[in-house]
Amino acid sequence: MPELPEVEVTKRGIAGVLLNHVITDIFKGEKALREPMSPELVTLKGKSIVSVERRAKYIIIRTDGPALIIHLGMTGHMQIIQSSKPRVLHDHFEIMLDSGMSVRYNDTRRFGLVHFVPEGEDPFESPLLKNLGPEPFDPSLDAAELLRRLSRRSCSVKQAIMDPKVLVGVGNIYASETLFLSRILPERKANSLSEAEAECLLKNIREVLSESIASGGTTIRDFEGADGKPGYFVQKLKVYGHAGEKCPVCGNAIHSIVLGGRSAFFCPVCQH
DNA sequence: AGTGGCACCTGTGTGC
DNA sequence: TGCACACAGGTGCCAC
Repeated sequence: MPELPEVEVTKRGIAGVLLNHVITDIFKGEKALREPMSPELVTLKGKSIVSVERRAKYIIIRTDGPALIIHLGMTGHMQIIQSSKPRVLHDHFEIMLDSGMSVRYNDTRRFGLVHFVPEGEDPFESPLLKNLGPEPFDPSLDAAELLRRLSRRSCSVKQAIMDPKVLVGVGNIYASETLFLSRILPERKANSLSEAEAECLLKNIREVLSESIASGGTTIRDFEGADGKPGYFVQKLKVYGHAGEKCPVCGNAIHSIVLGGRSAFFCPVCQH
């Protein structure tokens, strides 16, 4: 689930529950995520939450003491739930609040991350966040700047737009989708794009991501439900996961190839 | 510095 | 039914 829109929707959902509340307890599972969880996480107990932010696909939670950087990996999700409800398989981390509610982190594959940032350190200066490229909605990222960043790359344009050093937030699904909308073949060399193509691509990245955030927003009401699966934007996907089916524009078959170990979906007729 | 390959981990679907 | 295998939304590390 977690591409940028899902992370943004998650951030907005948990922010309402967390902000200005006191952490009464922390649960930390035994198994390591992408890195082992710090024993210092327990020092969050008694602290108040002062902000919940997003950078790339990371969620940053600041308290009046330490901070947290959370990443959902491939299968992570957060659930807003009454603290008294029993935990289930793959619940790895939980913030219990003075309201009787909890934010629980569940991650089947454990590619996610719960990173402790000691009091006094700026989470945005963490190596996890420090060297990230621009946000897709950053006004300073214009077509010329995107083109400049792509022109330094000889890899495929799909791999390039998925590289957080070029820009953040474009995952495997939206890479295929935005390239389809921009009529650019995913295997094109990143440094072969024209300025017009870069402009079109940036416009489509912004449109698709904001549409997904808007449609994902409704799923927040299901957060207390058992699974919390969104599945809304899945219905809007034009090429991703549709190999062999008809292109919604020209009717020819959608193809799939592997680039950098990840599947890419495209229409060989519409895209050049 | 950029690149491709692989590793991390669990679950699900497919084909034999 | 059982089994082997491919594949899945992300990222980091390694050798080149």
